[in-house]
Amino acid sequence: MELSKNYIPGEVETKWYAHWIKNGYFHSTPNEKKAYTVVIPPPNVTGVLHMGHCLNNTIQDILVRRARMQGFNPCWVPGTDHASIATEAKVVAMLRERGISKSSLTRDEFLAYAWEWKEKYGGIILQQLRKMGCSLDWERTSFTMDPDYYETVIKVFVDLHKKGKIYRGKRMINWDVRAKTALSDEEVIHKEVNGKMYYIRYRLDVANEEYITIATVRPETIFGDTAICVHPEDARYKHLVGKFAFIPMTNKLIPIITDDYIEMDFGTGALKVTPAHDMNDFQLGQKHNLEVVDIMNDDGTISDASPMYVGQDRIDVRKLIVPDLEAAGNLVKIEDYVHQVGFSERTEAIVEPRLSLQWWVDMKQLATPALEAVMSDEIKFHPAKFKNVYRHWMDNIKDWCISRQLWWGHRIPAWYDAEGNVYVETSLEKVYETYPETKGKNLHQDSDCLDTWFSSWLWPIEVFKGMSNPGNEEINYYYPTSTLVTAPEIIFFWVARMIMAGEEYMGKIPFKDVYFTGIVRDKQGKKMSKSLGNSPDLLGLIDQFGADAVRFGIMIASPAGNDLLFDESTIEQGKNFNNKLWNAAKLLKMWETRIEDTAVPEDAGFAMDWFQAKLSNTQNTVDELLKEFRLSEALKVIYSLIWDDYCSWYLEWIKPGFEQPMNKKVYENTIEFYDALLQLLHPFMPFITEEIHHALKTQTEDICVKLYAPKTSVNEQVLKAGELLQNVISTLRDARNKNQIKPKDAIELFIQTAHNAPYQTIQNILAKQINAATIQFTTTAIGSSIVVALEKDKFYLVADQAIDTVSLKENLLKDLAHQQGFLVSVDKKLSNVKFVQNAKPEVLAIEQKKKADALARIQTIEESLSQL
RNA sequence: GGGAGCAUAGCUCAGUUGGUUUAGAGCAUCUCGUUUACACCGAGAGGGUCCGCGGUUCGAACCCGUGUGCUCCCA
Repeated sequence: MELSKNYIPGEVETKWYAHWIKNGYFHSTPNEKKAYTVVIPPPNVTGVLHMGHCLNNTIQDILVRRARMQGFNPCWVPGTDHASIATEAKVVAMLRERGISKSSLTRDEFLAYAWEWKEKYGGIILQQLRKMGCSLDWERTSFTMDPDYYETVIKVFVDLHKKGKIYRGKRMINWDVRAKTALSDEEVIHKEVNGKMYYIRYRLDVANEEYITIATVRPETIFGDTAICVHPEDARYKHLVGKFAFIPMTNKLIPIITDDYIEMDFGTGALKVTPAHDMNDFQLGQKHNLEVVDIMNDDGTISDASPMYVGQDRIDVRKLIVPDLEAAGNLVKIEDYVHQVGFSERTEAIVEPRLSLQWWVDMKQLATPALEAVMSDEIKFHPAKFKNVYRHWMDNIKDWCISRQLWWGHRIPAWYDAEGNVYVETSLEKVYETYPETKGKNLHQDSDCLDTWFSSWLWPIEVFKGMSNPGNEEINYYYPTSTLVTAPEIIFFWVARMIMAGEEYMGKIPFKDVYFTGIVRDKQGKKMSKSLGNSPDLLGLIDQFGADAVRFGIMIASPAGNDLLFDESTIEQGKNFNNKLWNAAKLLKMWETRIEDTAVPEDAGFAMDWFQAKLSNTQNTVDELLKEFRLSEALKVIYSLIWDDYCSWYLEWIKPGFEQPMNKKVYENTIEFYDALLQLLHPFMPFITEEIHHALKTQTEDICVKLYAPKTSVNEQVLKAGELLQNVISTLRDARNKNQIKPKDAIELFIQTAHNAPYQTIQNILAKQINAATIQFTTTAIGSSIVVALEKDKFYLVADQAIDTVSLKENLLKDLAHQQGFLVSVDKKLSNVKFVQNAKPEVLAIEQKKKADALARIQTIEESLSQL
């Protein structure tokens, strides 16, 4: 079979993916082999593939494919997350476009639209993962709202409620005014914003006209003020404590109180306390029994609890109130002020602190074993620096607000009677059964649903039905999973909570290793995101360069534990690598046509021994690197082994002369070497490796399921000899170059050395690589030649052209200066008495050898110089 | 405000307990070369105050202190 001129990825990729699926290579069932389990971080059901997914899933595929080739039984479970708030926002937007408002629909009508949307757009991303070559077990595709999964989430809610770990409480929460729902702390993004600090004076309720000035960034909330607070030690205000002040533009009086929470040198040292609209003020209010005046509606407009601006948005009111305050004589000054503002992760609305009745998970007890599992390295984090981050969060853990005022999700299994009593059970029937007092009563279910993460924290368990069918064969076999690959930004949202759920419901950790990928950034270092529009079109890139090239590009640029600065040029490098692989295969196929079964030439024997050693050595290195999850380094090592060692050195060394026959034994070995290289590369670039594997010869198995050969020992001596040969070739090529000898012009080479033998074995290779017509050994200097010194040996190149003695001398002098400088530094050490006394013996020996080598080299160079 | 991390060639990064030839790789740059696998290529070269300062040590890119700059997390 002859290979096409260029490698064309498109068809090849489609062909092999279909072939792998047809053969069921990615489907796993429990067997006698050891399991290697990975659960995909379920992408949002509405999601499309972006660079983050690409990086994340390429890494998982590399781990899974390698495990498969190492003889594990790998199982990589795909699936999607219902993503309640993100999906609901999209469905609402879609309905709005059709002229339908959510409020005009019943819950069931809305959910019908949502499911319709899910069926239409959900799972696009799963198709895209196939294009990337991901070896997922598609028969196990899961969804966080599958019937069994749904039931499990409800069961867990009821169970935690029974254990007293879920409760209902009125607390300050983060309110998304656009989605009209509560958010967890983790869903709020704090950003620095250029704002203003407004200085507003409140007139005191005293006989003479006196004022107290406060500083605030939120003047629109003054009608919710219920106190002014100063520091008890603040001399400026001591005389005012206990008196009252009027809220500007009203005749409402609020007290002046003290608390040492106040920072005297911040603003004016006087704080307006608005318990309904600020987290800290709320706590202050509780402490001092202050009234709570909520002046905001759930959509962010001012409520009728306010005397003015009712029905207008709070952001607009901030602009309106300033001139009004000024007109009333209450505005003192305005300063520019940079401060942090919270935004909703999903809707980007400015988040309002709001007092609200919500459902909470008590996290304290759940956190204890989950923290211990990571600190003791039962679960290993890669890179380990995330252990610190994790501990810090766990030590300061707060209760988790899990109710969301949304319809798309798992509906909270709580029912209320007319008196407001709450009954938690898995269904209405169960409520009547468990709570006999409810008999005959009319109950209505809580209309809220649960935070998305309240279902995803069960993912590694429930994808194997570990909760809905406890103790089944699969959960016993696949759980705990092996490695979790995820983004560091969801360490609290997801990773921490999965560990908690694992400990709580399985009594076991959910995974043994967690690999945190970097964040994908663009060339300028900006995080890639849809909103910035700096995310490249991934499918376009795959079409243009092929999936293998994209996988290569993203992996080579992704050092372990660091962010990835994405640049299309690395994908181009991947494409070039494809081309290289293809051309090496073409060369082998060409040799196949002129095989001759004769004795193996000595130099080819050497080349094969050397490459075998190099291959074994690198296989060990790759093994070590992958054990430490240093994927990008492993890929670099493989890349260099193929491009430099195999193609540039080895293939050139065994290459027969023009139209000469190819030795059969050498050919067969060379094919086997190439196949081993492809196997090593396969997890990173699955498609082209499978294609070439089959192109090399008729194969009995696919590379994707071919097991790695057992490790072999490395012949260090041959490795060194090869290195020497490479050194000699490079040095002599450099000498040719510097003396402007044309590549076509052959030279005569004379070698002056104490040991002829090592050079004799390789002289044919040497002659070929430096274009030497003859190679001879000499014991004396050769006149009118180019002299090159390497180690203790000297090389004389005799060429037809005049020798540029000036530049030759220059080079030798440069080398001499370097060696002498080096000698000085070594001498300095060796003549230091303290060094000789304190250094370890082996260090001393090394320094002595350095000195001897340097002296020998200096002598060689000086001899060469004297001959010029 | 609290915490974590980073700073090595133009760029992206290695550099394992301090000593392994006065710091390595890939990409980019420059020179030469169209020799039948590959110009999506080959051969070669240049390029570094290891962020600044101070300290520990016989010896520091590496350890300690400090300053500067950047990034992330939490409030």
